[in-house]
Amino acid sequence: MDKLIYIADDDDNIRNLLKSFLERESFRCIGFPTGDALFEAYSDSPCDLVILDVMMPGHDGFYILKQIRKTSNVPIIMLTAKDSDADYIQGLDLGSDDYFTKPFSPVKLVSKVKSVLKRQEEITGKTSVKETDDGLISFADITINRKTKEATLGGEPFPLTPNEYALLTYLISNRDRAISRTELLDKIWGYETQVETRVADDTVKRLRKKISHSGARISTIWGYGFRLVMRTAEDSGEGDDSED
Amino acid sequence: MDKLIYIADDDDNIRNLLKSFLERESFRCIGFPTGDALFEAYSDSPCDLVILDVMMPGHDGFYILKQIRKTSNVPIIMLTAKDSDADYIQGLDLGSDDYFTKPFSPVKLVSKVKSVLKRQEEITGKTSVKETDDGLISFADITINRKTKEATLGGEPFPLTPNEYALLTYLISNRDRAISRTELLDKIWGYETQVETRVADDTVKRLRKKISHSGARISTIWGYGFRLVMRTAEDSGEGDDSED
DNA sequence: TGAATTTGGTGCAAATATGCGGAATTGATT
DNA sequence: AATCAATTCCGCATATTTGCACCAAATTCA
Repeated sequence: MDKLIYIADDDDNIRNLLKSFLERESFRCIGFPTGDALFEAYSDSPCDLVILDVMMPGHDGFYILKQIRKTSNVPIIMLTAKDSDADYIQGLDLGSDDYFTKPFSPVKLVSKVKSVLKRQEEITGKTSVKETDDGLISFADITINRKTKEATLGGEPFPLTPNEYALLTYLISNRDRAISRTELLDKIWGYETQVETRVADDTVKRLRKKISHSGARISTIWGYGFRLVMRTAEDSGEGDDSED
Repeated sequence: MDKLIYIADDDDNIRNLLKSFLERESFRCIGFPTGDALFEAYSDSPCDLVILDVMMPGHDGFYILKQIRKTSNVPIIMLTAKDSDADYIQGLDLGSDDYFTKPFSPVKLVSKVKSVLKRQEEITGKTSVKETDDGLISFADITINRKTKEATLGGEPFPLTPNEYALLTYLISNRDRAISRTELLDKIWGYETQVETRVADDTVKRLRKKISHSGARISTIWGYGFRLVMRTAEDSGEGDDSED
């Protein structure tokens, strides 16, 4: 298998228990004491499956679930302490793939993880980028409608020029990796060979300005290209203070 | 190269034209008169790249594309006779890597095939070392994400320059053997560089400094080259006392 | 031990990459 | 023709990386 799993639970014992069981099955696991920490890590580099405890310091598991679902269809398994929570999960369709009520059998959880991942693999093939039937894709508070070729930021219309639209769409569809300048030139401008031009930088520049107030940010991979990432608290605090 | 390419087009002339051009560049090609035949062959034994005509007897290229995408991310290049189809491809983003409108230049198609395959290789990486689906490879407490081109040390971001990144990636991928200076120059600086032999030492030197606090160490093979090894207790005790 | 060779460390300067503002160009519309 | 928006080009400031010179340290071999 060799999949990456993020686990959020404030109980060290449970985290370690899960880790040891999952790692025995050759999953790679990273544990987080809070859902917020997990979400931050996920925003930076997504994983293949998420295990979320409901009751945690900071935001609870339901909140984190919703946050992740804004941008991703990664399988999520919830852990609850109370049966009432389980009812809640079932009642509201929050988009979790399964839930377990504590205390649970680690063996069962592992087999659930396996089956969920297998199903996921069958469906998506391999990509983790979320795209709905309507042709909608989104990242952070930005949504792009492929059919109407329009974008929204936080629900509001978000005007983009054709090049900006193409660039943003490409970045969002490939959120999980860095994209080189040559690839951008190839995909968006259609240049065959490596022409020495900086048009890509120009569009990145303008797009950056436009999304400066959004939850997304275009990070520079020095000597290579760019990558779309979530904007963190530090981002806004440090260099980039834009007010217009 | 030695990559396998499947081509589906009901026009024998085009198939053979493509085959001859691609085989001249030492690709292996298999042609199919219909998309269904190609899909059947692909299901049985996948190839490295697919070229699909849109208009074909039986199911059309779009349908085959979707079929293949259900299970695979293999690069796919579409051939269309009409501009309207091209628009359609662009609009719907069905997951093809590129499209050509007939008539097209075989030379351009070949160069496109090359660049697509190169990119694919870049992303997937090509190591004999265990690698996860996410493109993560690791050694000691260092992890390299080939997709995002970023590294972490003990979970923390670990900034590397392009050369350092390339070197470290190469060392990790070839952890099981010593690597000569000439090999490093070949693989990282390229064959045709007219630089001093010592430039490799320069990057090794800088990388050593950066990983001095990690569980890894670059050992010198005197008169030959280098090799990445685990740092042992003696290592820290003897020469390397790092304090900062 | 001592000379020759190879490797490691410091510092600097050249080369390269990036970001940004503004000018020039293109293209569509009036 | 004039205007406007979008895109590209240009040049500069800045930041980063990289190659190289020079010398010290280590290794080999006689």
